[in-house]
Amino acid sequence: MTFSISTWNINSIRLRLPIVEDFLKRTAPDILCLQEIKCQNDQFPVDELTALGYSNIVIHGQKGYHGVAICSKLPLTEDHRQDYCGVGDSRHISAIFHWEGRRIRLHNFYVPAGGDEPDRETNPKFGHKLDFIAEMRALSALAEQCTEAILVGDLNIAPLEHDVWSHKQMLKIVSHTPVETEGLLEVMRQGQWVDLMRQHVPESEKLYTWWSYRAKDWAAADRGRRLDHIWSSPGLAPFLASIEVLKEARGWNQPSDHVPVTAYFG
DNA sequence: ATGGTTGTCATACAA
Repeated sequence: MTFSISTWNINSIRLRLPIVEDFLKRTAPDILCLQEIKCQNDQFPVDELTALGYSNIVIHGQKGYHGVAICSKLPLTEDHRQDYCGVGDSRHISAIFHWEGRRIRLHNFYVPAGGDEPDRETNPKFGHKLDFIAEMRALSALAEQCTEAILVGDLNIAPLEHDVWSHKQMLKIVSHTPVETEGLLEVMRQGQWVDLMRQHVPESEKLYTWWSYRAKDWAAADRGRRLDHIWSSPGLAPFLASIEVLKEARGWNQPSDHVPVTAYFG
């Protein structure tokens, strides 16, 4: 049986519930991971998503900012929330699901954006981001016995040269500075994570999941970045059938600045 | 070098 999982930074689930419903009707992933839901747990539209078949929902929300959730057609168990950097932000949630007799731990992350200035001395938000990814190094894809793992989310870092529209012009821009890109690659190496998007799309090809709201014409300029990611444990990687980045979602009515990314396994 | 946009919550702040 095939299985699919989507990740999408939705930038307010309450404002964008209509496009989430459209996406779920159209793509119908087995699991949807959301970031920046920007609501408290009791404000999440559980009934509307349940009506579309996503009756297994785990939420880690907070008032106004951040917040992550997993919405699934498959049962979710053993959900867990980790407070990275101990600052009380809702930026991580994980749960167990099963596919083809496999037990799979799914992690959904929203890594801090890091502010504008790539210097931890003058910009504490950049320091927080670096500390957050340093703490992520301890997360192994092989952490649990007899358990595969998938890690998705808005990691707010575009690690490779062709994950940004201009490598050279982005080297001092937060999301593509060497300390961030090397930090994220170190998280992958230490945890033995496989970058499934780049397993499917060669590193030599441009690949973006985010386009700024500030561009006059995002499509014409096409100055995107690959900030959203889907990783897996080595044992799941051979089952990846394809990856879809739904670029057209950036042009939908009242869009998020991120588009959904879906991995199909089979 | 600068400003450009969006969302939340109520006036800045985070992105």
